[in-house]
Amino acid sequence: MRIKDDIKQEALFKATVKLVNEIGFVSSSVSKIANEANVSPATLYVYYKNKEDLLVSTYIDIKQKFSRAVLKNFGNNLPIRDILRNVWFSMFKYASRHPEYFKFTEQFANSPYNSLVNKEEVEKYFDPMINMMQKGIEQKIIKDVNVDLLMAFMFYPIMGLSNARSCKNFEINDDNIETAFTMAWDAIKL
Amino acid sequence: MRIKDDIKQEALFKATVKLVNEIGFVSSSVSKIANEANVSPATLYVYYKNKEDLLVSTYIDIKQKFSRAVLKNFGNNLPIRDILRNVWFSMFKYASRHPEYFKFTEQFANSPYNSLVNKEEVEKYFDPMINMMQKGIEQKIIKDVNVDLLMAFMFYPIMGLSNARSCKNFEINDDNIETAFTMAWDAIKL
Amino acid sequence: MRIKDDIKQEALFKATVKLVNEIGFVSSSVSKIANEANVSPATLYVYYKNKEDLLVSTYIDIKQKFSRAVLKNFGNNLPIRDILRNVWFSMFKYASRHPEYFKFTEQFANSPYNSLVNKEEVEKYFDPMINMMQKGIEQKIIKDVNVDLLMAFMFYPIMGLSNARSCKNFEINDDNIETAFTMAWDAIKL
Amino acid sequence: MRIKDDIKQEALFKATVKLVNEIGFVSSSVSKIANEANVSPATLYVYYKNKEDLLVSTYIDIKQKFSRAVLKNFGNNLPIRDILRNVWFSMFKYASRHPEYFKFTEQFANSPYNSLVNKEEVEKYFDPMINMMQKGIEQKIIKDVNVDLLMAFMFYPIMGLSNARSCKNFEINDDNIETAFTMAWDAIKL
DNA sequence: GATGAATGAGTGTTCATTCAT
DNA sequence: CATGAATGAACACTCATTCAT
Repeated sequence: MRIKDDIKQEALFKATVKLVNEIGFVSSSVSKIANEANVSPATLYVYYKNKEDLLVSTYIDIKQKFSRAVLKNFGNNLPIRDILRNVWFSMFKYASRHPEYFKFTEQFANSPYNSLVNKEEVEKYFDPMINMMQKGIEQKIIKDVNVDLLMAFMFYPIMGLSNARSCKNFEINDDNIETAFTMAWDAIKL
Repeated sequence: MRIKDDIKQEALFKATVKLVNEIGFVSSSVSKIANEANVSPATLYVYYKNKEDLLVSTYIDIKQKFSRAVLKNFGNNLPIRDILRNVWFSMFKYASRHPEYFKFTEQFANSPYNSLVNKEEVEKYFDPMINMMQKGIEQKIIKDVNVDLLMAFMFYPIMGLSNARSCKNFEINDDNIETAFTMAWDAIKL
Repeated sequence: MRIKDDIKQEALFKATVKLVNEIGFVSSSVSKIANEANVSPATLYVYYKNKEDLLVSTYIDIKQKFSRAVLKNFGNNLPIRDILRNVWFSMFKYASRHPEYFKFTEQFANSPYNSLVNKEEVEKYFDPMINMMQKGIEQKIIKDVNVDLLMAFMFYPIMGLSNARSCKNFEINDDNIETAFTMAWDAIKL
Repeated sequence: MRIKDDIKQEALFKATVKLVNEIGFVSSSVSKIANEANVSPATLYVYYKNKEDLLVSTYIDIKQKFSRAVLKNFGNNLPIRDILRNVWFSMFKYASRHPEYFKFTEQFANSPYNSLVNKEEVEKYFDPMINMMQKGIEQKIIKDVNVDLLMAFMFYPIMGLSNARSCKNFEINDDNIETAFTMAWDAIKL
């Protein structure tokens, strides 16, 4: 028998991300995706149970890649501000290196498919961040407010700024990221 | 000749928002929307050139309603911080009173339809905000950074916090909004 | 607006029966049926909810036509044997005039679709028959056995004999039908 | 060279019958059948030329099993009526012991596949029955009518009565079979 | 012999849009 | 203006079968 071909699965992943970026969620049909991956539509169903599975799997894949990249130099002993700064930089770097992942993620998160992913599984990747925030609160370094609030000021601005569509005048370079982080830190620090 | 029926147009607007909220962009077909509005699919084409026109118009409509609500008590002579605070509150209030508009907006903005709207037309509603920011910079009240940056810290956190999906533990009430605004202000103030 | 066209529905009915006869239930796809009826597959869905609805409706239609034809000269005052004989003749005549209805019916009844029809609705057409049988039992003309048994000997032989496939040597003419009825009557009479 | 595996063939036979019974002819795909038999779809093609071959072979298999069971105590010297009675009982017993064979047979016989089986080969199993009928005619015990007619009254009622679907009130037990046979005999006896 | 991967051709169904009234 | 009927094109998905191992 033939061996299941990782190349094909990878091609499908890439084709999915690419097409969703280019023509959007709505128009990204199974056959277009398969075509883009140089694979028969029927073959797609060897690797994924159905379209939903394809999209959800792709989303989770991206989230994993992202959290792995962002949190890799995390557990060290620097002061909280420096750790957050590192994370912030990693995120920006990753976002500007893989804007296509970001765009896919945004479309996915704003679609009904989003309700199909096991939130806890995805969110647990970010648990270290939350723990760090809590530690900061205890140490009276960070404002003692709802953690969701802290996260909102730490992450949502990044999403906005990384989105070329909505931020045309903001160039992503080290100086600007530094400035942006200062603002984020001002928002959450005590 | 009968006159185009505003009631029908309004029904179509509401049906579009409702359906996109309930079943998502992908599944919201013209005939379902027409059905929901108790109107024939053919009638929809009396009021809108095509599906794209329907969605784009609905989006612009929402953006207008929003900016009108937010900016209505804007041009007064309060200190900058108070004005921004008012705007911030208006936004939150509007967002929590019309979550369906927010959800529609998010789905739309993350779809290829978004590229079809005349950005300048939409953004001009927010020109007063930008002017205010610039005034704040001149007065050395607000950080002298790229305006996009200021806007990112003023608006994106709201989107995150208003989104019940991503912020389950953050209850929207006056105290919490006040706290959140303080953070936003800390981020941008000099 | 255009008027719904009874001719199209009739064409679909005929096309369904014809195709099921010619290529069988399994191969009779929606598009082939629509094609045969000179109608777009999409149009079929104007008249029927889905394939299941098409087949079930066609089946019920045939059953109705059949029972109407068979029972039309039923409620008269002839002796039971004569009434049954009339019915028997009507059935044979109908079956040989519309073999395509018979074949469709058989394929349908032996398919999983069969479980979707409301049996009671279909069977009520044959209630007069059952009542007659019961009257015959009371009058000591017909054997006092389970009605299902009586029906089995009254109807199943007809199905076999009407089926050109299984009965190649039995010519359907008045003499032969008479003979056959005599046998059926011998089976059930006391 | 390995030897074709009778166990696998048997498993495929059983899976075919089971699936056709459970989900019907239309939905019984090759891969589902292979799956049910715990065998790869490709393996199925080692044992059968194609799907048609699988179904036709299964049908012929069943017919053989059936005729073997029914005719096994046939060639003895009892009176015709007793022999027929034995056959009749055997049939009922077999039918109620193997309803899945019956259901498969009915679906198959009412499908276009049926035209693919060599009728003479199948029918020859029932030649002894036909010979017996002819002997009965010569001996003036059985009505001198077309043999197809005699067979229709001998067999079709059994099919109806064995079909749980169409005969809900007829319980299959020795007394009832006896009664039924009496009716069949009344139908054909002189 | 045995198999999972692979696929072109087809499935039933819905789509955005136009037509005829 | 208003509409249900009509449809070609596309949809997600499954099929029977073959391929490569």
